[in-house]
Amino acid sequence: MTDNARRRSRERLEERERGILDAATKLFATAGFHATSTRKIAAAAGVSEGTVFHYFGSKNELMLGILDRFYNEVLNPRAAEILDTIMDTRGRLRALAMHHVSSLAADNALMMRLLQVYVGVDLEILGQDKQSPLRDLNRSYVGHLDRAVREGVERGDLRNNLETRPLRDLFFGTLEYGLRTHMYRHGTEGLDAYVDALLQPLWEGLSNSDSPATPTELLTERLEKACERLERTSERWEKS
Amino acid sequence: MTDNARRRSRERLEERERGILDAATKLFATAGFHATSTRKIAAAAGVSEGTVFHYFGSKNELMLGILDRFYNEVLNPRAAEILDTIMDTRGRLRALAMHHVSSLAADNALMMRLLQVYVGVDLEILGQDKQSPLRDLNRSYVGHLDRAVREGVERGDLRNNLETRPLRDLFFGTLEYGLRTHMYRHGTEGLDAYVDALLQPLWEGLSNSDSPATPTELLTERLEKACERLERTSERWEKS
Amino acid sequence: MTDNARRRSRERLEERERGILDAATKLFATAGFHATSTRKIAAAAGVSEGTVFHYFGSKNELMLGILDRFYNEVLNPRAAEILDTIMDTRGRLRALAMHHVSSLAADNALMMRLLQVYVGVDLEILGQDKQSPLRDLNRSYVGHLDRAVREGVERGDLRNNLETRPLRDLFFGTLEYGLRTHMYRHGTEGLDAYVDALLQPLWEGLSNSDSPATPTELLTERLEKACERLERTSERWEKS
Amino acid sequence: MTDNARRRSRERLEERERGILDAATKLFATAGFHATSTRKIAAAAGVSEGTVFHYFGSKNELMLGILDRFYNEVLNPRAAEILDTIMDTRGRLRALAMHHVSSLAADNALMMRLLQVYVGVDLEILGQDKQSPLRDLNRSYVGHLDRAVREGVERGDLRNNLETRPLRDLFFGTLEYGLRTHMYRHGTEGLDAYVDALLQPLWEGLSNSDSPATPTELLTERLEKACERLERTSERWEKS
DNA sequence: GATGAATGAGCCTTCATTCAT
DNA sequence: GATGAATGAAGGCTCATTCAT
Repeated sequence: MTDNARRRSRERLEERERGILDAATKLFATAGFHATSTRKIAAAAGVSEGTVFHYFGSKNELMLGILDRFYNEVLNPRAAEILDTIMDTRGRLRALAMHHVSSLAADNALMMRLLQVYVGVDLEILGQDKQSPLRDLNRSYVGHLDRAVREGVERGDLRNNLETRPLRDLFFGTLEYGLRTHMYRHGTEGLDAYVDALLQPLWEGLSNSDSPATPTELLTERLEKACERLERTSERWEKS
Repeated sequence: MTDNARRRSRERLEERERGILDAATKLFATAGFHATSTRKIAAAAGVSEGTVFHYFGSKNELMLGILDRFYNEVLNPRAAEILDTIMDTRGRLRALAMHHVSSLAADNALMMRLLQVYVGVDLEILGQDKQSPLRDLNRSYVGHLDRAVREGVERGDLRNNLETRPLRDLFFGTLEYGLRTHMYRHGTEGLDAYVDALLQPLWEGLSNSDSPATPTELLTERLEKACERLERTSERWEKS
Repeated sequence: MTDNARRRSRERLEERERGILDAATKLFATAGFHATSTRKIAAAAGVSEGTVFHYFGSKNELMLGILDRFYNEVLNPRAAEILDTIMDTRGRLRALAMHHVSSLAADNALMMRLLQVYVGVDLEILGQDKQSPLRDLNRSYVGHLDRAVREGVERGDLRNNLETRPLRDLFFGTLEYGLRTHMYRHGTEGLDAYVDALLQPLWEGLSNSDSPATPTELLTERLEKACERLERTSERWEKS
Repeated sequence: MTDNARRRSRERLEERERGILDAATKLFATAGFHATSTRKIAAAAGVSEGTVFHYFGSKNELMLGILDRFYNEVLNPRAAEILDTIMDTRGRLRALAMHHVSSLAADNALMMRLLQVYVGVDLEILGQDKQSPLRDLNRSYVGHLDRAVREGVERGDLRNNLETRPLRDLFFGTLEYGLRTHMYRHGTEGLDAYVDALLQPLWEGLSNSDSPATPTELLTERLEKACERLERTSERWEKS
C-alpha cells in the first residue's frame, strides 16, 4: 500500500466517523437520545448499523464521542482563543458567554439539550463514581471561566470575595437556562441581545465598584475631585 | 350505595392514585424516566399493570400527573405562603430560592432530574403545540418570582431596570444548575449554605444601589448637596 | 369471576405453558439450543415472542423448564415406580436402563442431546458454583440407581465392593453413549435389544458371582450338597 | 525465490496455522464454541480476522481443523504406540483409557467439552450425510480399541461373546461420562485413580472367567475336582 | 373497577463472512 | 498473502399498551 493510498484510506475512515457523529448529533439533538435508534443513525449516516458499532462500541460511547468532539473541537479551542485575545474582564466574560450560548445553539439549534439530558441523566447514573472522560473535558472547559475570573479579581475588576464554584453555577446556569427559555420562544432570533440582558445584572453582581477602570468610575473620580474643589470654592465664597 | 360507601369508595380511588404517583415519582427520580418501566411502577405501587393505565392512560400522562401534583401540592402553595408572610424583598428571594431547591432535592434527592429531563426533552417534543398543561403550571409558579421582583422594584429594593425574563433565568438557572453540581458532589449536605453563596452575588446584581452602603452612593449624595449649594450660590450671584 | 371461569383460565395458562415447552423441546432437540431462536419457538407454539418471555423469563429458563418437566414428569416418576414394583436386582437395572434410554429417545428421538449439550456446556459454565435446581433434579433421579444398587448389594446380588460414583458413570455413561451411537445409525430401531447388549457385560461386571447362575454358583451348590451327604455319612459312621 | 526462502515461507504459514488452531482450541475449550467469536480467536492468535478465514474458510472448518489435529497428533499416534508396546490385554485397555481421558482433560482441562458439544450437536446436523471427515478420524481411533479387544479375545483374555459396538459404548461412554462427572467435582485431581475405579468393574464384565489366572478360579477348579472325588466316594460308600 | 396475560414492534448488539486495498 | 473495515441478518429481550375476564 502506498503512502498515498494509506492517507486516502485514513481520510475515508475519519470522514466516515465524522459522518456518523454528524448524523447522531443531529438526531440526538432533534429527537433526544432515547428516541433515536441506532438504526436511524446508521441510515442517516448512510452506513450499515454494524458500522456504527464498528466505530463506536455502543450507543453510549457514540454519545461520548459526540460530546468529546464538541468539547475538543468547538468549546475549548475558542474559549482559549478568547482568553488569549481579550484582556478586558468584562469583554472576556461576554465573549465566553456568547461563545457558550452560540455553540450550544448551533447544531440543529438544540445541541444543548444533549448536555442537559445526557450528562445530567445517564452519565450521572452510569458513571457515578468513576471519573468519566466527560468530567475531564468539562473540567478543562470550565477552567477557562475560572481563569477569567481569577485574573479579573487580580486586576481588581471583580470583587475579591467570589468563590469559584458558585460563580460557575451563576454563569453557566443562567446562560443555559436562559438559552433554553429564549430558544423555546424565539429560536435563535435575538439570542445575542438576550445574552447581554442576562449578563448585565450578572456583571453588576460580580464587578468591583471600587475599581477605577470603568468610565463611570473614572468619571466619578473626576467628579469627586471637581466636587471637592467646588465645595472648597463655594465655602470660601460663602465665607467671603 | 350509601353516601358513606360512596365516600369511602372515592377515598380508596384517591388513595390508589396517590400510591401510583408516589411509586412512580420515587422510581423516576431514582432511575430516570426511560429506565423505569410501567411494570415496575405497578409493582411498587402494589397494583396491576392495567390499573396504572386505568388511572393515567399512558406513561406520559403519569409523568404529567406527577408534575401536576408537584406544582399544585408542593411548589405553588408554599411559594404563595412565602409571599404572604415575608415582605422584605431580600428575605422573599431567599425563601423562594430555598423552597425551590429543597423541593427539587426532596423525593429521593433527585426529583429535580425529573424536570430537567422529562420536561426538557420529551414534553418539549410531544407537546410542541405549546399548549401543554405543564406550561400553565410553570407559568403560575414562575409568577411568584415575578411578583416578588415587581414589588421589590416598587419598593425601591431592586433596580428598576430589571426585565422579567432574564431575571427568571438568572434565578432559576443559577439555582438548578447549582443544585445539580452541588448534589453531584455533596448530596444534600450543606445545600442551604450553598444556596446562600449563590444568592449573594445575585443579590448584588439585582438590588438597588441607592442604598447608602456603596461609596458611589455616598459620593452622589455629596455631589447632590454640593450642586444644591452651587446652585444656590450661583443664583445669589446672578441676583447680585 | 366464578370458580369455573378461574379453573378454565388456569387450565388455559397451563396449556399454553405446555405448548411452549413442547414446541421448544422439539426445536431444541431437532436443531440444538443455539440454532433455535426464541422467535421460532414462539411461532411453533403459536404465540407471540413476548409470551414466551412472559412464561419463561429467558431462553435459559425456558431450557430449565424443559428439563425440569422432563425430570419431574418423565424420568423420576417411572423410576420410582420401577423400584416399587420390581424387586429382582437384575430386572430393576434392566428396567431403569430401558426407561432411561427410551425416555431420552422419545421427543423427536433426540431429547437426549438436550441433556448432553445443555447441561454439559452452558449450565456447567453459567451456574458453576451455585447449586442449580438442575443439580437437585439430577441428584434425585440418580438416587434411584443408587438405591437399586444398594439394595442389590444388601441382598447379595451385587458385589459388595462397588462404589457409588463409578457405578453411575458406568451405567449412565454407557447407556447414553450407546444410545447416541445406536440412534446415529439406526434411529430407535432395535433400541431395546441394543440396551440388552450393553447391559449384559455390565451385569457381568457388577453381579455377585456367588449367585447360583454362574458356574461357580452351581459348583457351590454341588459342594454344599456333597458336604451334607458327607456329613450325614460321617455321622452314621460315628454312630456305628 | 530460493528453496530456502520457500521453505522458510512454508514454515511461517504452518506456524501461523498452528497459532490459530492453538488459540481457537484454548478459547473453544474455555468458553465453548458458540461463545467464542472469530474476532476473539484472531486476536488471541495475533492475526487479523480475515486471516482466520484465509486459513480455515469458516468457523466450522476451523473446528474441524482442531479435531483433525487432535486425532492425528494426539489421539491416534499414542494409541497406536500403546498397542505396539503393550501386549497384555488388561494393560492395553488401561493404557488406552488413561490416554483417552488425559488427552481429553488436557488443553485447559476442558478440551473434552469440545467433542461433546460440537460433535454431538452441530456436526451431526451439518454433516448429516455421514460423510464428514470426522467420521473417518473417529473410526480409525476407535479401531485401536477394537483391535485390543479382538486380540484379547483371541488370546482368551476376554470373553468370546463380546460384540464390538456395545463394547465401544461401554468403554468410551463410561470414560467420558466419568471424566465429566469427576472433573466437575475435582478437576484433574485424582483422575487416574478414578479411571482405575471405572475400569475395575468394566474388566470384570469383559474378562474371561475361564482363564486360570485368578486365584478364585484356581481354587474353584481344585474344589470342583475335590468335590467330584468326594461325590464319587460318598456314592460308593452309600452303595456299600 | 381491576386484573394480568398477551402482544409485536422495536431495541441494542453481535457475528461470521466478504472484499477492496 | 494479509488486512480490517464493512456488512446486515439475526439474536435475545423489553415494554407500553390492550382487552377479555
